[in-house]
Amino acid sequence: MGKCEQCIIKQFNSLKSLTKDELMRISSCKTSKTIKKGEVIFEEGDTLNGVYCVKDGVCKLSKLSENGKDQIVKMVVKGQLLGQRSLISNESSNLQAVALNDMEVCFIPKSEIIADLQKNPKFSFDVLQDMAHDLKEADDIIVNMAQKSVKQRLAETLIYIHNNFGVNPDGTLSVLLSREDYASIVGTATESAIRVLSQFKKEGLITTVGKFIKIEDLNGLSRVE
Amino acid sequence: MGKCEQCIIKQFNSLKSLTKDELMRISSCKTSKTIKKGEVIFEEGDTLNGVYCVKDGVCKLSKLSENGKDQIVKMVVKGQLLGQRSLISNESSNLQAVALNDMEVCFIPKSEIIADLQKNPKFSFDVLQDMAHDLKEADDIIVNMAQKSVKQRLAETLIYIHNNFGVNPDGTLSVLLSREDYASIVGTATESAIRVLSQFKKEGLITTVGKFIKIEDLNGLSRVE
DNA sequence: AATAAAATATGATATTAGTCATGATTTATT
DNA sequence: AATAAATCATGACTAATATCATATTTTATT
Repeated sequence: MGKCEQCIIKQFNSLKSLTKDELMRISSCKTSKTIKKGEVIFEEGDTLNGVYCVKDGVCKLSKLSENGKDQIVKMVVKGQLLGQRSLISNESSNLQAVALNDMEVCFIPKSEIIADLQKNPKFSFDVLQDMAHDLKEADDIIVNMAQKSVKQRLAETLIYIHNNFGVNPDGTLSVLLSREDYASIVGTATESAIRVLSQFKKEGLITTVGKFIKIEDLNGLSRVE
Repeated sequence: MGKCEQCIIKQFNSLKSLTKDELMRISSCKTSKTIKKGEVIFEEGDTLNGVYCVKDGVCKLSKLSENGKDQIVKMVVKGQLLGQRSLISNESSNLQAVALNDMEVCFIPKSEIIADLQKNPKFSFDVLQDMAHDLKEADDIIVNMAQKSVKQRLAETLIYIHNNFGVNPDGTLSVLLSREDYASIVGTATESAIRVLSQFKKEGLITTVGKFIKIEDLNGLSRVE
């Protein structure tokens, strides 16, 4: 099993602020896991006994609305932590986490994280900055949901995925989402998401290869109204 | 000028975790301000040089959407802190803050807060918990925006204000919002907000006394579809 | 008190997005 | 390879909400 001290992934998240000692202690109590595409990492309401450090893959965080539809609130990729919020609030999770492709994660027990938060102000400040960033992103999503059309939201989602999660060698978006997932990010009906994607295709903004989507006109997409 | 050590307001926010020493230092460098209803506390893009501790009154935090409409993202009341997020991210504010009624606030300089965050793990953890709570609320708003109707969102807003900000002796909501503000919370056109309120009135769910709104049937409101 | 300005209210109409139905593809399973 | 199941796609129709127009009422200003 890999050692946290030497793991390059931690550079991308708050774990980088831990001391060598703290990292060694975490290394000795963490467990590595492989998670298959589609697998549920945790459910809404689950009590989390630690955080996950995502070494590879992507997952979606969603919440079930009262009308029975899932709303994707955030996507977590390689390098990020998963589950900090519930841990810090000492509450059960308000979100469900499902793997969007095969994942490699390390599970770090709660006790270790909490101890480090209380001892190491640098780590704690780093987690705080992470959370502040998430909160800002959430604010932006609220405004978009409230004020923009489905078309605009879907265009922005494509751009976001393109910019943040990258593309395959052939230029298609590397994170493969179903049309239902897109609908669930944008907050619309699956049929509406499909329709809008079809329209983008007709307008030459994107092309599709099976389920894969390739952005052909980033500028055009960003100007969608 | 009041002393932070003796101020009861701090019980309601993370400042309660500061030591007597830290509070005395803050007390000596803070400034008290009175802010009139409608006054802008800070603008989107402003660099904040500290946080505000709200001693009295309520303000709205909003963000200007690209279509020119303001979206209210959160309301901050007596007892809460204002401006922590930007301070922690070390970024300019992503939101505008406007007083909804006359306010009493204390302004605490950035340097002091940052120093305390770095020295006092208890304080830092407390701020972290606050932020985690805000993030959870933001998640809920995203889901509501995406999945619920204007009618449902407005009903929930009324209930939220009723439960969190209280009522006047005559039972009307103590926070007085314009119809435009309601629209801006719910994310709809002002006319739509007005229409829905009229409908609630016809259905006996609320009554209005001028601008004031009184919830007559809390149960009914929570069952709106 | 008179006037102007702003906020509230409501109708008519247009636009957006949701729902239901149905068919075509793609993917998984036997 | 054949079948079943899931996903994607599109049409027809409906419901929700936005927009524009115009009163009415309330609040601010002279």
